[in-house]
Amino acid sequence: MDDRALKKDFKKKASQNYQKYYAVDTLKSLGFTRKECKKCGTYFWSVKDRDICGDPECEGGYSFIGNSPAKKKLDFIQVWKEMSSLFEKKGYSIIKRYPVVARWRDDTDFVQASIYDFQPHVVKGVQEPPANPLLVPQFCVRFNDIDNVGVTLRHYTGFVMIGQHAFFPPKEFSQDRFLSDIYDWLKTGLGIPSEELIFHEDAWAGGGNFGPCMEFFSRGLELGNQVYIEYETTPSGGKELDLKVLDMGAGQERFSWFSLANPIGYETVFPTVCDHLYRRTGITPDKSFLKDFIPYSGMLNMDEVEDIEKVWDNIAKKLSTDKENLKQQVLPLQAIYSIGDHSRSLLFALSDGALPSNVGGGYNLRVILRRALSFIEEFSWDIELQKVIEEHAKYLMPQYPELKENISDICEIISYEMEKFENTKEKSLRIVERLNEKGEKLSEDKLIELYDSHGITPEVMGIKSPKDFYKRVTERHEKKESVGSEKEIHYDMPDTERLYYDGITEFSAKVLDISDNIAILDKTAFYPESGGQEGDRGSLNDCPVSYTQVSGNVILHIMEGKINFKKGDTVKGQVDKDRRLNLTRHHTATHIINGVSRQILGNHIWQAGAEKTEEKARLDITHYKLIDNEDLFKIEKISNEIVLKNLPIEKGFFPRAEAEKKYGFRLYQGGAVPGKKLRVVNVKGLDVEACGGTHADFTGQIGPIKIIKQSKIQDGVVRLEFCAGLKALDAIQEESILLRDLSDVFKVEKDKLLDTGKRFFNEWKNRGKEIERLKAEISCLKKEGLECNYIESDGILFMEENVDTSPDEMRKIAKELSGDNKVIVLTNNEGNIVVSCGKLAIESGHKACNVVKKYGKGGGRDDFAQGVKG
RNA sequence: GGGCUCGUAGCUCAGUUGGUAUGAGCGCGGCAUUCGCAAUGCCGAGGCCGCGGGUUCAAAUCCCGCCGAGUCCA
Repeated sequence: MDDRALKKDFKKKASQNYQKYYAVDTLKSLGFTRKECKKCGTYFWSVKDRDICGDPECEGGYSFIGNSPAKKKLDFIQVWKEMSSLFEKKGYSIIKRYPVVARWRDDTDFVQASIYDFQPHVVKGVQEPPANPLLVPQFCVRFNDIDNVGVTLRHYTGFVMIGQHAFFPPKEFSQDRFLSDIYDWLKTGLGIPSEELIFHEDAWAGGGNFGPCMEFFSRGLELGNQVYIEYETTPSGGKELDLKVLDMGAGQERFSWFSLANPIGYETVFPTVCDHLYRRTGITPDKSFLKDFIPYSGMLNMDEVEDIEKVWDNIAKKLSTDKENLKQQVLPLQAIYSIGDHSRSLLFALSDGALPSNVGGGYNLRVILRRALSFIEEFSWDIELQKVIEEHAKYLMPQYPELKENISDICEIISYEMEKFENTKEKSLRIVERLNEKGEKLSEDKLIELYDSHGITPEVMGIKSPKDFYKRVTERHEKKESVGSEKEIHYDMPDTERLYYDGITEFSAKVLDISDNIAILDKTAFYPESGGQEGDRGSLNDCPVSYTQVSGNVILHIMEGKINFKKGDTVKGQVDKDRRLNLTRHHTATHIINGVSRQILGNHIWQAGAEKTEEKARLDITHYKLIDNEDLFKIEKISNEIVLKNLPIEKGFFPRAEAEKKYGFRLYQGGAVPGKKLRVVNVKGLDVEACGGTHADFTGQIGPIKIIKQSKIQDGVVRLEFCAGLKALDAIQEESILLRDLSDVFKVEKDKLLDTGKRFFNEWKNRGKEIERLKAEISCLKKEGLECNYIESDGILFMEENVDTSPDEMRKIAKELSGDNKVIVLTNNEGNIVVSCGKLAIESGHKACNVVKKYGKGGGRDDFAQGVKG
């Protein structure tokens, strides 16, 4: 059963047995009674007597605009202020938002709902929540209906989902408490009279779990949904979870929109930005027009509409106006609000370290940035996107003070992206121009290729999009899913005790198991491959260990050759110290380079991947362009200064919540880290990361750091490769050797190499030209020597000569000799043939490509051919 | 993560079914014209056809790999 069917099924079951599944006592005590919707059959609770459930579908849209039942008038920021203080009084902890870039997850790029913060580990119960219960103002982004933003007047790419969350075992989990808390917010916080509230019985299912939920409505608007994740899907049905989870998410935007009842939600969400944009554009919305338009705005949902022009017509008719007039009113506003929304999402995403890109989640950011820029261009507005972003940050200060920290960084990234966009647009224009010049008709396939490969829409070409154009584009991208995830073997063994953090490289341990060539011990000092650091090598009782890996918490020693011990024996372990030392130095160097890069390049620098081998280290960082040489040298220099300062490196295990609180999400450089406790590696004053690797105790122990190369591995990710310790010296010496050998070759001192190289290159080029010139001269001379050797037949002059020279020169001689009535055949001792035929010769049947075939293999054109003797 | 397009002169690009790079425009240098400049005309310099393999008598062109740029989809 899929989630949808499961949800439907459970909704029915829950409503049949509603006393068990919903907070009935609370609802009753608040004066609510249960009813069944006449239209959709859903059971709902309300104070007033009514027979329709309050869903916009059943209610026929919403009816709070200009007349909100909420007595409190709260703007966007006030909503959070009031709500957080109310919940704090009720015993909830107020926590900071998580970054919108979901680095702790590998299944998604961005946070799309507040519960994402706690998935998967907290929800699964393997990790403590940061607080319990809690309230979080989580900024989320969703890119699935970008086209609707601005025009339907209610869609956003970014929004704040206020999450009310709790994680309790079944006995302590109280729906009644959670429901009455949110009720209190609606009633006293927003001042909505209870008669104006409706609670729906509903169900939710997803990710192998399901549970009942209560949606709450007022005046036909869904204000939020309180989900109780209580069961696990099993073949025999629902099994109660050990940890029940409260997932209530409600849009902060929606609360303020509802409270202020402004027809334009965007004005309540980012008032100062709207004002700014109205001023810059000179456009102000006609409120009375909008009030009439808004009930129909939802019809302009691009996802659901077949022929958008028809919809415009229909709405125009209903408003007793014509389509063009309607569009003239609506389209500029769509542009303004889209710019407002997109810039806000960009502010959060870029501030949290995401970068526009052509791959991955970054592409969504590029799309909204370009969409915003295109609107500005379309209307020739004098709007600076960076300024808009600053306005957002200013407005959001009380709630998110962190946003102002990275503004200058963000502006630079935006400028760089704008430049890229300009280049792309120019390129597109050139392609279009060229195609127009050619004047050939463009097939539909060509149009699709133009869009797919160059981003050129038919509209740009001045052509209307063919029917199902975008559908065909999508089809082009459909492909079968690649399968084949490696199945990890599970070892049913006790966790291996890890000795490597204590600096031990020699130890005794008991052998718990040997299977194939894998030895498992009760404890070990061998570091298993993880966190990008390669596994250790060494020996157990003099039997070589070729590698070390980890499965779950069991460390696997991969043995090479014969094993001279058995299960139950006590063995002596010896780690390859030199190898370990190099790995350790490279790992610590990686943290230093990471920290210094962030210092030099900006806060958008995050680790995007890393690998540490014995020979070198590799760190991929998020950066929007290749690092210029000056900065690269600076990074190298400051990293070495950090080494010389001999800073202490503190390592220790901390409860996750404590570590997060103290160091923030910067901890998660290496991506998702499971477990309740985190090992924190703190290079004092530079860089703090959650990391399981081996590290030096002081930075001075790792020796010099030498950056070997950088490369851009994808748009937005730069790879740095470097060495530390003696390996760095090796790298430096290698370059010295190269220079020495090079000076030997040129027979000059190192400092003259550059000039000499340039001189040699120029001379080499000049000699090439001189040779060309001489060859031409020789060809000319040879031609003169040959000129009397023609045999005449029917007015055509034939010549066949062996000129022992290169094919290249033969071509030149043939060219020199050629004439209208001449057939020239040149051969050399290697068997190459060149044939040239003049115009008259061709007319009388002597075609070069045929002539050459008489001698052997070859071909060419009528007037010129080449080949080889057969 | 996957698909597609593109890498030829300093720049923007042509380059046929594989067969001599007549390459074009802009830019650059020289000369002519002018008191000088602009404009114009003539002449000229400027190419490892992204890199590495393969197929072929022959590769800028076809095939494979790599590097780089761009774009679309998830």
